[in-house]
Amino acid sequence: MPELPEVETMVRGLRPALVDQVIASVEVVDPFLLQGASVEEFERVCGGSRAVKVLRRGKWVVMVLGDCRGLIVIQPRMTGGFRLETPDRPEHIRVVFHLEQPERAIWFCDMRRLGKVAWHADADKAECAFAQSLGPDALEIVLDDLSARLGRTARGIKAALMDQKLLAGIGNIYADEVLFRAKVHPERPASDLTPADLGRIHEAIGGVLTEAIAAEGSSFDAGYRTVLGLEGGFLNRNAVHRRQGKPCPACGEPIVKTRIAGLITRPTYFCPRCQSAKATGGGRAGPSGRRGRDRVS
DNA sequence: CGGTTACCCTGGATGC
DNA sequence: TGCATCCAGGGTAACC
Repeated sequence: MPELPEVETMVRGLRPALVDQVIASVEVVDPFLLQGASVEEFERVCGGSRAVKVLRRGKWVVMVLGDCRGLIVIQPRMTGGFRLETPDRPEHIRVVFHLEQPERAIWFCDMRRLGKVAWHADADKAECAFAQSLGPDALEIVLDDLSARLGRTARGIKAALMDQKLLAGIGNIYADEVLFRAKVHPERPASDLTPADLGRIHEAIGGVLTEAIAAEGSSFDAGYRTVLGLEGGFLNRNAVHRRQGKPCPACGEPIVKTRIAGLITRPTYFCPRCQSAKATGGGRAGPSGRRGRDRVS
């Protein structure tokens, strides 16, 4: 479920509650999610440790423990998320972090149990593993780097944007929204994109993700919530994702839901008029060709 | 190697 | 009403 904006919102919500606090004890309710350590080892090492930092790496949450106690890495995947303790207990609690100072706890919940909770003894080694398995963060990548990386693959642009090794943080919702805003068809081969296309995609990535973080992410059904149990507001202003049959906000054409090569298990939503399968702008838009987007064919 | 598919898991929605 | 089927924000092993 959570993509970059949701995970960033989780991390921002966790920091005030967790950073510089002592984790009195950790309780692994569901060992199924645990990786890299036994329940006993995990509970022993983390119990009594101090959380020094809480970071986001792509769609992963990293808790850095003090006194060289390593780090905890949590992947929410589809339905994972954190909640600060409240009188009402949420369902599907998988790991509990009991805090010492204010008598409080942080719950990690995950309905579908696809999430992962891992402990790494060597923080530096773990950071190197991140560097290998994740590309540059989608919020930080510069245009030249993005263009070079996309230029190296003939895969469809949407599949490429969702490849965490190419670019970290973008998932199904925001890939759809980015490509709509950039007016690029999701199946356009990444290596065929023009400099103008790439410029719009780069700008759309920053714009969409920044707005989504400001809205605290996207919620629907019983899915993602903030650490306070609140819904994110971005899906009130999304253009295409989960809007099949509804009018495109730009041209009124009904939004299409489909499945595309390389992503057959995930739905893709787009506007067939705004996101033409051909190169946009009615011709190749070179560095000198600054023609704006034409609205009609 | 690059690209694609099957599969992990659960609960809610949909269909017969 | 009851039961079967489909579906979902992600990632990775295994395959061609």
